Amino acid sequence: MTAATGPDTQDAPGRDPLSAVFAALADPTRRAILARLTEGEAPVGALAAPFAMSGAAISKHLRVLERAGLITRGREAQWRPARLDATPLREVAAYADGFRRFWDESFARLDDYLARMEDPS
Amino acid sequence: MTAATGPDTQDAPGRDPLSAVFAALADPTRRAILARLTEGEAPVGALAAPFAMSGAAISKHLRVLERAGLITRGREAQWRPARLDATPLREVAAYADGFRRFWDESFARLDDYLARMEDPS
DNA sequence: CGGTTAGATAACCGACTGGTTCTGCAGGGG
DNA sequence: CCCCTGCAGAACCAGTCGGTTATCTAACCG
Repeated sequence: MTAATGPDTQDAPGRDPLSAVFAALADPTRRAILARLTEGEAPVGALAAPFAMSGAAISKHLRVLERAGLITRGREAQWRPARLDATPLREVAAYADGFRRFWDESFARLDDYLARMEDPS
Repeated sequence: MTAATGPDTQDAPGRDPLSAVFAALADPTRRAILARLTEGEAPVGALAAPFAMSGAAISKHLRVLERAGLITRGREAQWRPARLDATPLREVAAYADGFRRFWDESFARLDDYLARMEDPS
């Protein structure tokens, strides 16, 4: 893919969407931001408060989340409230769910055993 | 930080387990390795074959996956087969599933609307 | 025993990350 | 009108990542 017919807006790290989502989730601060946004949209200041770090850092985190499609940004006077968009998480759930049959190790062994039973070649 | 009360086996990147799992999944090569391991355990060489990169790179990827608890390594003569352990993915699925009510944006708006209806304070 | 195969480890590299501070800018309030 | 608030962006820094090549050990094979 990436037929290169277009100007390729995202250059380096945004390879595929799933990777971007996983990478965005691989940070506790960003997951906490997402958790907070489940209670409703919030401006940067309100998001920065509980994290003991500069607002600029939160801005960066929000940009990562936005690039991953996990949040959308609004405009309300001089505030730019962030709003949760959990649709990418549906694909995350689907991905993880694809491994459901392997969650139980003994079940995986059983599966392997059955495969050998039916096709002993 | 890192209260240093214990010997802290993992230093830098292994902060919390969930972050380690998400970080491990945030790479298409590693996800492809996991996909391949669903067909059964495989030695490093077999895993390296389809990826056009050095075996050392695969070794590193496997170490990341192992640290995330997504694979276990065995010993069979001079081979060190990797075996899928999908139990961490159960937590990933649980995490994503926690956002199920927000997957549909309009449903989230409706939920917000209902909350305001029932508790107008 | 020596050679070959399978893989891990180390040293190194360029790129990206996560944080900082400082500057810039849009917009509301005295 | 000027300034103050709320945030974004740039420059910078240390640390990590993903990849390389080269070196090393472990185990089989003749």
